[in-house]
Amino acid sequence: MPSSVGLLQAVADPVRWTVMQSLVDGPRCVCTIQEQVPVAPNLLSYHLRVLRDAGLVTASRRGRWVDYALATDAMHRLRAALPGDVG
Amino acid sequence: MPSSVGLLQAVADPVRWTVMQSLVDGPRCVCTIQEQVPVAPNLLSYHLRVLRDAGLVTASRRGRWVDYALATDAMHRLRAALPGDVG
DNA sequence: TGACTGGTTCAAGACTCATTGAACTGAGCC
DNA sequence: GGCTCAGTTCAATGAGTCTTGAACCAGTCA
Repeated sequence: MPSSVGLLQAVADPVRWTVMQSLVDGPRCVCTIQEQVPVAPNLLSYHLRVLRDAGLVTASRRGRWVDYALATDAMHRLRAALPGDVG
Repeated sequence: MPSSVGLLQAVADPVRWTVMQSLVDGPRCVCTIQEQVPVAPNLLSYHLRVLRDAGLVTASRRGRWVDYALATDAMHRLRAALPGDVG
């Protein structure tokens, strides 16, 4: 359970911000995310791990593929992490 | 006019997050901010400049002192900078 | 089994950015 | 003018983080 600043740091990166943006519409396979975020596979995996460690996304294997989805309350927690918001 | 990611990067730092938090209650002199953010004066000045460059705060000299205040719409722009929020 | 695809992990290099210390500006006061 | 106070700017260091390349795991299919 990262701090408010930790949460914001996780999303304050071009790659990770775009990943989050594409997950807003629903869960996506890594290969689908990669179409919208043109970076090396291992680099994308690194950034996904940062988001996972922050508790903002969750991963689940589906056969050969891995689906990522926004964690429940991810958006609410992000909004609450901004300065000026209570709690 | 920084991008969404740029805005979030500006606030995704412990010092700058605390500064923003203390400015929510109203404008403050640098010396007052320093009481809540115990860092070296020049370091605080550096972080204030980052916030200024991001357009999140504004500075105005009052005699020997400098007052900082949240920019108008700073909070709204921050919320809009989160992924998942429209434009 | 072997080969292939989809993702991850690891170690190392490149780079950004926070931090430090010293020098500087601007305003008020003697 | 000279001094002090409040902040800023500058150059240089150091720590952290992004990126890269290679090696590795899991699952499918022949």
